[in-house]
Amino acid sequence: MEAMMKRTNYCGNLRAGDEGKEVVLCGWVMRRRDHGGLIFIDLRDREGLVQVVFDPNLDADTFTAAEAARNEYVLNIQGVVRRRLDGADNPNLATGEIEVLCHKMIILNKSKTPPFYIEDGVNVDEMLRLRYRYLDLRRPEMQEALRLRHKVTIAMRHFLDAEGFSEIETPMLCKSSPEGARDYLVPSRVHPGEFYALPQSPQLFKQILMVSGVDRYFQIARCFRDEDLRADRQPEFTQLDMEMSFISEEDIRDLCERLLQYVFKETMNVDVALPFPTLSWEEAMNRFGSDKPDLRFGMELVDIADICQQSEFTTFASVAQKGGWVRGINAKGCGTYSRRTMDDLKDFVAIYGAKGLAYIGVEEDGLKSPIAKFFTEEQLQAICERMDAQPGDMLMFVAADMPICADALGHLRSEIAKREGLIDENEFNFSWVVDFPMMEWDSEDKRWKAVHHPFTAPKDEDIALLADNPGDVKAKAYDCVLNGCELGGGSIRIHQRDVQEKIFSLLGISEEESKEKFGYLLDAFEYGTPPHGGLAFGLDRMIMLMGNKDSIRDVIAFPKTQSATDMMTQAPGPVELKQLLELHIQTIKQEKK
RNA sequence: GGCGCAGUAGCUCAGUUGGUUAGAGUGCCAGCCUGUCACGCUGGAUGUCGAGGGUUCGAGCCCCUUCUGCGUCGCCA
Repeated sequence: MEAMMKRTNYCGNLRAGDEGKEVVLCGWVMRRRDHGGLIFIDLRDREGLVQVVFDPNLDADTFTAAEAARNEYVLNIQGVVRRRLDGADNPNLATGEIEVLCHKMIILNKSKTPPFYIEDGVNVDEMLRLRYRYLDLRRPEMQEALRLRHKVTIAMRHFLDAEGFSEIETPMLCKSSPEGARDYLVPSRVHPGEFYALPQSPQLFKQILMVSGVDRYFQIARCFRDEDLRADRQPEFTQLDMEMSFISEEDIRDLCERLLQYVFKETMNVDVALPFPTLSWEEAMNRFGSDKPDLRFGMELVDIADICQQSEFTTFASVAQKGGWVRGINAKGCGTYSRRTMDDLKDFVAIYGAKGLAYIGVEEDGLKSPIAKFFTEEQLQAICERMDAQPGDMLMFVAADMPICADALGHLRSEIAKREGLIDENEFNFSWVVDFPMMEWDSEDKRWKAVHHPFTAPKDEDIALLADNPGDVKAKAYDCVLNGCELGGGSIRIHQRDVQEKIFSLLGISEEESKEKFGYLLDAFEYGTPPHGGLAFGLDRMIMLMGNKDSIRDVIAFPKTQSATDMMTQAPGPVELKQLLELHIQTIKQEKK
């Protein structure tokens, strides 16, 4: 094969100003248009497309080669940039004013016909895209996503470096811990029957680094959780993990706000206004039914329990009397929703455990509702007033225990906003949710569970409540929310052994177990541990929201499917018996069975 | 673990009440074509109807099982 000519330019970067230049390009055939006596090839590289023209009068061999070229062939061409003929400009292309007249071409490599078009907006089964990920990643929108991700991490590193942070790597082979998500386990060859766990997060290592006096740490850290997947959940994912010593909640939030402002400005030229609005967890739940409320639209929850308590509508009255939630939202202008639509929405809230969805249609000539007959005029009047009901509105209600009612209405609120187009897709709406409860009762396991994680510090003023009312204790924990998604979360940590031991004991972790699993942390706390705290952002989600993608798979180079399979490599896969024997996972005896 | 959607040509899909040889668009291959840019024109080839079983004279279609992908609830300190 002929020697490759050295590239002088990227295809997609050529402009009218390059007219007359002799260039050498390398790229893939995007499309070939063969007119018999004239051939056009759109050549693509990571920067974009340029039209290359082949004229049989210039060089017969080159023309013959161009006739043989097919989609995704890898070409190395030398030619001259020239203005296009009058009227032949292509306004759809960034390079549309010019073209490259080819003098010489080398086919560097051939390609089989790809299983799908390499272009944006393809409608192809995702399974196929993942199987041929190397082709999928050639598409401009995927290239852009990877590039954006790179820019974001670079910007984070710049910002944090300037703020005095050090990036420090922590182990991937860790000790399994009892709390939290299911661990991915790695068998130890040297220690028969023992296992490492891949980190769910670098949490304890970063706390230990604070004990070490590092003062400000960060890491763009891979984390692993062996739980079922979602559009925004992968078994391995990336966090921007941070920890600081001698710091307050407010300082951490301030730093994170400035970090996000810097990153959005540097990478997307988006101006983020500071400070972010801050809601307490209680306020977020009360007003929006969610601990990660989407603040791009209103439609807040309205409490009508007191009105219903005395009503004839026993379904609502009994819930209200038992201290449950009876709340509603006013879907403005949705009074035209059909019976069928309301049935759909009833099924929708049922997903979150709501047994029903009551509604009142507000019309010019009165209220239309299956439940109106159970209420007095005065009660209906009171409900309408409190919910600011106008003709054309649809009032929707759920009555249930607080977690269910909040969850159902919170999701319903978002669903209606989506249906009604109330959401500005170009907005980046940040907020903080603070003062989370420390623990919640797990009725299945019959024990208290940490809402955040067991290393989160309680609010100073609530420490006294720990013994008798753990459910009322608030934590020094905070979540950063973007457009209704949890972008990150953090807390001030416990830095005293006795407090940490008390929390472990409340969570039902025995003294023995806490020593065995977290002994090194407890020990470290006895050697001058500074007060410290931090936060971790979900990098994949952040890029997904920035890139306006529906799934984090679209911002991860090699993601896995819902069953945690890599469609390209076919991981996980079987291993040889020899490996299992070495790892003491299988014995010869078992094999013989 | 539960619920829902999908699987038919390389790709995206249609396929009627169960009925002859399973179609369309696109891609692919061949020929023609000097200004196209989703080039055009002419012709051609291409099927494990995801897999297994069942019902039936007959199954892409009905029933059962199962696999895979996607969404979602549970789960995700």
